Formats: sequence, C-alpha cells, structure tokens
Amino acid sequence: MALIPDKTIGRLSLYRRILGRLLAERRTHVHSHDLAALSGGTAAQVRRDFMTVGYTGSPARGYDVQGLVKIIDEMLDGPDVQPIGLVGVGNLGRAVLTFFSGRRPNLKIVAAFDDDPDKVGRLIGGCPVHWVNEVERVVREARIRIGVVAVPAEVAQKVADLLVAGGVRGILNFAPVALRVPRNVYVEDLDVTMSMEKVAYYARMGSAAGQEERRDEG
Amino acid sequence: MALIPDKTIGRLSLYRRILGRLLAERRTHVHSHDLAALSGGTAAQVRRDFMTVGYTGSPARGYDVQGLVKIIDEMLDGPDVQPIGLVGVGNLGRAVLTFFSGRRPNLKIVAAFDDDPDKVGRLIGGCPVHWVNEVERVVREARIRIGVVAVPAEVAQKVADLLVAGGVRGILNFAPVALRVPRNVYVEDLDVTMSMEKVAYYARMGSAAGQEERRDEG
DNA sequence: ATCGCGTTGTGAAATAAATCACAGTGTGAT
DNA sequence: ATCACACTGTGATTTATTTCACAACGCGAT
Repeated sequence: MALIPDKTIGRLSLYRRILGRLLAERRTHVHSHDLAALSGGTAAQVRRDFMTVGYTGSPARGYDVQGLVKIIDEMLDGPDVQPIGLVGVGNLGRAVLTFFSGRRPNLKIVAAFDDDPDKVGRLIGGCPVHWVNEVERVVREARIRIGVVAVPAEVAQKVADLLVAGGVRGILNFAPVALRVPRNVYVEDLDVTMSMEKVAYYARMGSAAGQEERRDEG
Repeated sequence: MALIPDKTIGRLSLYRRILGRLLAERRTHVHSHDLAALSGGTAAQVRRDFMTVGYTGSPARGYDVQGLVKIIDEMLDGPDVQPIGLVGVGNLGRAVLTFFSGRRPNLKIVAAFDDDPDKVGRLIGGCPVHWVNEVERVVREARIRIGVVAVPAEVAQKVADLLVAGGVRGILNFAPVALRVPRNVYVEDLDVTMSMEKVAYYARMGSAAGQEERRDEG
C-alpha cells in the first residue's frame, strides 16, 4: 500500500460521500457502474481506483458499501480529528467556515484569523477569530497541520509563511497566486476565477472540446 | 488555432492575471522562466503553452507582455461581456457574488436566484436576486450562457436542469454531485470538501508524494 | 448439477500531459 | 564586425492517467 495517484485521492473523497448517501438508503452493495454513474466517471476507473487501494468486491454482488467506506476512511482520515486553521474571514472565509462546521467530523476548523478589529474576538460559525499576528503561535499550540488561505492575493504569501512557520503541512489556497512553500508542505489551489474563465471559454466555444462532460441526459 | 488542452486553458487564465500585475509594474517583457516562477510551473511548460496558442517571443527579450495579454484576451474572452446567472445566495453564493463584482470586466453576474423570501427582491453585490422559479425565464431573456450552481447537493440537479432549459452552455458547479447535463453543456466542478480532504491526506502523509508542490523556499 | 450471464480484477494498449534537450537566433559586449 | 551567451521553439521522450478487453468467478435459473 504505497503510491496512490493524486487524482485517485480526490475521487476517493467523492466516492465516500456518495457511499454515505447509499448507506442512508440502506443499500448494502454497489456495482462499479453504479458508482461511475453517480460520480461522473467510468466503471473501469472505479474498479481501478478500488484496486489501487486494495479493496476487492465480489463479481456477483459488487462492492460492500460499508467495507468501502471503512477502507476509504482509513485511507483519508487519520486516527484522530485533524484541526484546521483558516486565515481571512472575508466573504469567502466565512463561507468556508460555516460550510465546514460539523460537516466532516474528522476535519474541524478550530481557529480563524483576521486583521479586522470588528471580527477579532468574535465567534463565527462556532469558531473563535484571532488576531492575524497570532497565527504562528496558535497554530503551533493547537498542533494545527492544515491551513486555509482565504485572504487577498497581495498578502497570501505572507500568510502562508506564517502558517508554515507554525508547523502547517498542507494548505488549501484560495488566493490566485502560486505560494512558495518548503517541499514538505502540500498546497492545493482552488482558484474560482480560473474555473469561471474556463467555463466561460467552453460555454463560448461550444463545449464539444471540454473533457469534463461525460454525463448526458435522456 | 484549434485544439487547446483543457489544462492549458486554465493556465492561460493564470498567466493573464500575472501579466496584469507585470503590466502594472511597467514591465514590457517576460521570460518563460519568470512566468514559470510566478505561476508555479516550469519554463518549458510556459513556452509550450504559448506555442499552442501560437504566440511567439524573441530569444533576446522574451515575450511581449502586452502582446501576450492581447492574445490571451482574444482566446478567452468573447467580443462582448458574457452575462452570468448564479443560483443559491447562501454564504458561498454571496461570496462568489461579491468577489466577482467588477473583478473581470468581461464576466458579469447579472442575475442571482434564491428561494428565500428575505433575499428575493434585494440587491446583493449590485446584483438583483430573483425568485428561483424564474431561472429559466430570466436566463433566456438575458441571454445568459453561464450558470453558477451554489445550492445544496440535494437540489443541484434540479437547478442545473433549469439553467440548461434556459439555454446555459456552461456551469460552474460548487455542489458535490455529478450533474447530468446534455453533451453540449460544459460543467466545471469546484468541490471544496474534496480539496480539503486532499490537503488533509497529504498533510498527514508527509507531502513528499504530492505533485502540487513544485515551489521551494530559502 | 450444470449453464449462462453479468461483474470483477487486471495486463496491455491508448491517450494525455509534462519534460527533456538541443538547434536556431538575435543582442550586447568587445 | 565578430563572438559568446541566454533564450526561444519544438521534435522526441518520458511519465501519468485512462480506457480497453478479456480471463476468472459465482450466483440464479433450469
């Protein structure tokens, strides 16, 4: 159990949410093509993904839903809940904060930071807002390993540096700049503007070229 | 000028913003390795991207910044501003709304929709909020070709159907479900939970494996 | 029991994307 | 005027990811 492609990690997260819904419907088994339809992929890809994580189904019944959830949990979640720190309580930061409160039990935003005196000291989405110059201290003391950068592009690098100094190992970056971080820190960029411009491009060009659209409708 | 890889489209959007900053600094030329450093890619990739869009620089001075911006504009933007419709004025929807107001001149969110009586009729981020059952009519009348889905997963498919019925050709989807749309509609998914879980995974595993981190420091 | 069908697991092939590496070129220094 | 250097443009190569395609399997029907 070693090298799992980056793309597969993403899909596992997706599968898990789908499987959660199936579980709520009391489904005990799924076939690869069911998950393919639900996740927007292909059956072969679903099977390949489960092969790479070493989960095996039965040709007759398909995959056991609970078993799948269990192995994905083991894969993606750590043994205990991972605390997250979020910097930038603007519109976007607040959206992420409220969106995440209580959503994934294993991931919890435990500290937020901002430089606006009106926000510091308050509780937003059940999460205390600290002064931004406390990032390093709080991150270190709370053993936060995951940071969210939701500040304007101009200050994103500075914030990332603070997070890294505090000991963060992974950053979810909403700012449209390439963060420079040490090699052992992982950065995932989520660039809304870029995604919007991609959509605009394909909407204009007639999306025939777009690779994203595998689904069709009756 | 025909087939441009999906990934390249995304990077062009990124380059354009970087070039905008350079322009503001009165820089007239850039080298591929400058853009590589600024965008978090490699010099070879930058050159390849410009090759695929058919822009050519000079070995001595590099690429002309204005020329690049111009060709990227031609590539990504249409001749006139493209109106956008956004459904779901929750935390996320509001964040996108305010974030986009006046940011990209060629993309303008002209209509928002919600089912909350407290929101309908108001102006949020300079954008009127309509009743959600007017999506199809308003989209058609305003000739909106781009839709943003920022509603809970349970109703995302329904909303997508309305947008498509109104004539939308591309959708930016924040809901964590695979939307089923006709083949000629492009869907770009932006899944915050998935991205967060990827970060959590690599933060836990020691990101040695992560592909994202090309940048280093010090 | 036995057969047939639909599904899994997976090597092999295809496709997509990134990187290498180097010839060609123009500029500034001498 | 000539030279050396740094950079571009790009064919070739490598690497990553997806898809194909088929053997193996086990259940349900007969």
